[in-house]
Amino acid sequence: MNKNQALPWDNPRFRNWVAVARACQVMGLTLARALQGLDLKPPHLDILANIYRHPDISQQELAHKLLVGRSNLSMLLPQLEQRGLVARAIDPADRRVLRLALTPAGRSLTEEALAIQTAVIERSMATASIEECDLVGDVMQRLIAALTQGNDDDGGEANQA
Amino acid sequence: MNKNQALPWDNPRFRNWVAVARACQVMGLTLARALQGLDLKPPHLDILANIYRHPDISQQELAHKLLVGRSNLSMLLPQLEQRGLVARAIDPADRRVLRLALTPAGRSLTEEALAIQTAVIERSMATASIEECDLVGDVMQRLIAALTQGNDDDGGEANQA
DNA sequence: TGATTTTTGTTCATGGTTGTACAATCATCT
DNA sequence: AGATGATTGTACAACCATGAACAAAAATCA
Repeated sequence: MNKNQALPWDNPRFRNWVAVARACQVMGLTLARALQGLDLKPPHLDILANIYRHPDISQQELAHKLLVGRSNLSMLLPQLEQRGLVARAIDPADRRVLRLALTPAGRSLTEEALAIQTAVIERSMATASIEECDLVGDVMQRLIAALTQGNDDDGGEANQA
Repeated sequence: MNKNQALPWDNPRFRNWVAVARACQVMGLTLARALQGLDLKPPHLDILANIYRHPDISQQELAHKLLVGRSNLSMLLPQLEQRGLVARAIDPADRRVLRLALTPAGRSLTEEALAIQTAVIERSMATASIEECDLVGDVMQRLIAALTQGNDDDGGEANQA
């Protein structure tokens, strides 16, 4: 009954998506190794980079952007706070929310880490032209749109791997 | 000193890679939800699909392909074995290695799960032409090659997200 | 053969992530 | 105002994944 059945790997979209997933995996491992000199892990950089781009963001909004649960940030942020990288301040307008900002040390470390990540990405994508990169990004954006519209949550805006 | 410094997000390769990473993330979440009816999680499907493609693979080889540690499989495989999906047999030629195979139930469930995954992928990549998909896959293959050659481990061959 | 080293899989302790239940604050409605 | 419900962040328990230490088997070599 499945002797003459086409394998998923014969499907072009399936086969190429497998390559995408694998690329993400090795990029994640490479980035983790590249960051360990700064005593940072990819989730930490995810957080720092988003606060860098969006100062005074709330934990809720940050969790939404990063596509993780609120409890995750409740575990991670106190660590970054005690390292003197992130400052959390109660929003006077709504005393439930904590607004996040980078300390000078946090900003400096984030810039270092982003430089490392950019270098890794540029090295690994060096053989692809800008046009090819843009096409890849465009396909991915459409993929994200297709997956997030049909399902539950609306679009977040995660930034890191 | 960093007032007129270019942000990483202005870098085309960086910006487009962020889209790739995010696409992987939402795809992973979508796949997890699509599989929960079969009581499978993405790591389980990773394992089953690889045994499906490479019968009589050893745990060591499987861990290498999946880019995970051996201990990971030592934790997961007994579960799949007790569910009657996977059979582990000692290799007579080398009694250290356990060769993995799918039971009929395992093969059937794997085909079901792969059909679900293929459907999710096809739906999400529907707006991309085959040529675009192939180009994306090609860029990813080169990225993997660039990252795996310079670093330690040689090329694995993971298959799932 | 006997000793040493390598390989394969397991066990265990550790850390990371998630979902659930909860306290505090705010919004809404009567 | 007062009651009800919704939202934000936290605490905790459960689950997953990882790396190091370990036992069994095999390969290497004297």
